[in-house]
Amino acid sequence: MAKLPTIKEIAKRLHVSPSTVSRALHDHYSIGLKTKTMVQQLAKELGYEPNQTAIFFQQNKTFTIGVILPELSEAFFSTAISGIEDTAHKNKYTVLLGQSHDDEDREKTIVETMKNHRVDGLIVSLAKNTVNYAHFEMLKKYNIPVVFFDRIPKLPNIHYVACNMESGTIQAVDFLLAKGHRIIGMINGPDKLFASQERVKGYMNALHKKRLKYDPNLLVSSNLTRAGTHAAMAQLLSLKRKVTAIVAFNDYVALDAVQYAREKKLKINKDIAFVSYANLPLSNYTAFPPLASVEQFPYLQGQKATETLLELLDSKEDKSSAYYKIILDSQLVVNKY
Amino acid sequence: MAKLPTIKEIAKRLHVSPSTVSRALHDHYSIGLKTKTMVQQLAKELGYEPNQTAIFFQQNKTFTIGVILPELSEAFFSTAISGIEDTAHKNKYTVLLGQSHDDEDREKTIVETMKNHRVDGLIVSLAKNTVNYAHFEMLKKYNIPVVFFDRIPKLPNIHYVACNMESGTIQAVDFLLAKGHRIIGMINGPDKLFASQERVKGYMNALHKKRLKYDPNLLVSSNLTRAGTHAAMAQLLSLKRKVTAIVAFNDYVALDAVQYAREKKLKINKDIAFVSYANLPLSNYTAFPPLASVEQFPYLQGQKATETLLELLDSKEDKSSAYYKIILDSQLVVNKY
DNA sequence: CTGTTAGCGCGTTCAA
DNA sequence: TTGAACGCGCTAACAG
Repeated sequence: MAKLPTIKEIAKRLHVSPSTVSRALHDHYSIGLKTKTMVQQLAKELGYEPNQTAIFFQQNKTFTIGVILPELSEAFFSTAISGIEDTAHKNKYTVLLGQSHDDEDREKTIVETMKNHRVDGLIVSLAKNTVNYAHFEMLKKYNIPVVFFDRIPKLPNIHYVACNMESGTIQAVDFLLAKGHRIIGMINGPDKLFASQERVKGYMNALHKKRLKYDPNLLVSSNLTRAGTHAAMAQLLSLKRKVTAIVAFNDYVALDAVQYAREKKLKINKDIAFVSYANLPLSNYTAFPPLASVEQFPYLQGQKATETLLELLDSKEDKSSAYYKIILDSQLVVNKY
Repeated sequence: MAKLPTIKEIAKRLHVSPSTVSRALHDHYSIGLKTKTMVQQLAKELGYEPNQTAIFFQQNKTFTIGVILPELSEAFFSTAISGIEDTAHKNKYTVLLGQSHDDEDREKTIVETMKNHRVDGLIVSLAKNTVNYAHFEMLKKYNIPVVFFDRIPKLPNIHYVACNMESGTIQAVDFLLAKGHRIIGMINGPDKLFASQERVKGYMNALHKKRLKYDPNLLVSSNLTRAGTHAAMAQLLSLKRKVTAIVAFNDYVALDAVQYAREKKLKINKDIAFVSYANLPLSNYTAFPPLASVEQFPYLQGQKATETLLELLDSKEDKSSAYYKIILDSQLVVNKY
């Protein structure tokens, strides 16, 4: 309960001026050794600690970065935030957290809150249904830089970190081809998703490289519900050409697809093999994990995004109209067992 | 880049005093309608927004609560923080995040950081190996209340929210007994863990209620590694009395145990059934999920913890030496399918 | 109804 | 080597 000591307090006790105390505590060169030690001594005794809120206020800088994510219970994001938080922490920054729960309005109010709290910068992964970006563009006026990652707005002048799905997809198809599969299906996500388009590109690309022709029937899409995935599976399994391997849009899709296949009495990894994109942790716990997963490095993305933001913050007012676009390559990881 | 307008600025333009502006913006009763509307009008035009850091500083209150968790990639904690964040958000508070990664030193520095940032209060789930609580007790001097949840220090005068494992364990054993099982094993965690002790109590209690006698051989413990769990399974399966059901310390243990059982050619849910404590999301994805899970309500715990903290913050300086101890009852949830 | 003054705690001129 | 004075933006006590 005892009030925390302030610089003034120390000054009074020592019969010196507050500025002397301030300087002494900062090891300012122009302070006599005696006074300096005297001040530092008493400061320690009293347990003096600078009032950060005063400093934030006065310096107009909070050493705080705001992080807005859709959903922390998604493994992808909870891993990503570890990367963010660790990097921030390492650089003496602090993380203000907000979840949009994939709701644009909520996202808006969070941006507002963060702006009010005077965060130095923002790291954002968009809510699924955000179509209006005004609440982000407005931040320019306040000179609050934003780095997006993973879910990125379609805007020209932004900083972002993302992971290219095409490379991983190529690797995935290559992997299946190497295993001898020739009829490889793909259960993609909704067509309009950029992530879906990248997957298609990778798929085609891999086939093309091997001079295999592309059969549009092998490309189906799911609305990402279980039912949607089951429907997609039904479509694939009804083809005359027998599909022996499937690239699934993500782990959820893969698990639903596996479930469907098992219901149809197909032997997983014998009659049909799966490859997926990692967003669940326990491939090694589930009985029939995908043979391999395309890894998107969420921790690394978080880390890169934070480093980028910190760079932006350091290069004071640089107004350099350069925009960071960091694109990692996804990578296939073959599951053991 | 244009400097944000301040109260002073508005005052100057309108040839009134800053305090008038301040009051007008706050709808103070003593301000004339004309001036009030005039001020509010210009404020809107100029896009005035109060500088929170100034207010924080002046009010000595930040509307920020610090949250320290071991690991966000644990589903339990990422769900918990949703409860925390949602509740905080609802009450105009903001969440400052820190992960200890189960490291006591890191935990300490985070506490320090949060104190410096002048959080109004703290919500903490302890790092696994934290044995020294000085960094938390010190907070009393700074008048920063702490509410612990789930992982709680052994200290007398603290606020906390926890979940009682005994009730859920009783329900779990009851459930198995009702299914006809008589030889029910338990793979517990390390003996010294409070959580383990509660589980044992529940186990014994359930048997006792049904006047069944307790066989100590049925109670084994795992160090929570896969190997440890396999060893525990080996021990249980080597017994002369054939174990037909097992209560596993948590989902990880359950999955490892299931894996072991399958290796030994046991039919899951036929030869042997499992019940577990929920800490993984996708029981319904894994091929052989536990029949039922003891739910610990992480979201609710986070919510309760936050509500408790906010209450503490509201009851200004109440110094009421009452300590909140909120204990939820865990509850068995039978998995569909 | 409105203006003046003061002060939150700190860093930073400018002067001595 | 030190001190006095000022200002960051805002609220509040005190006058009028």
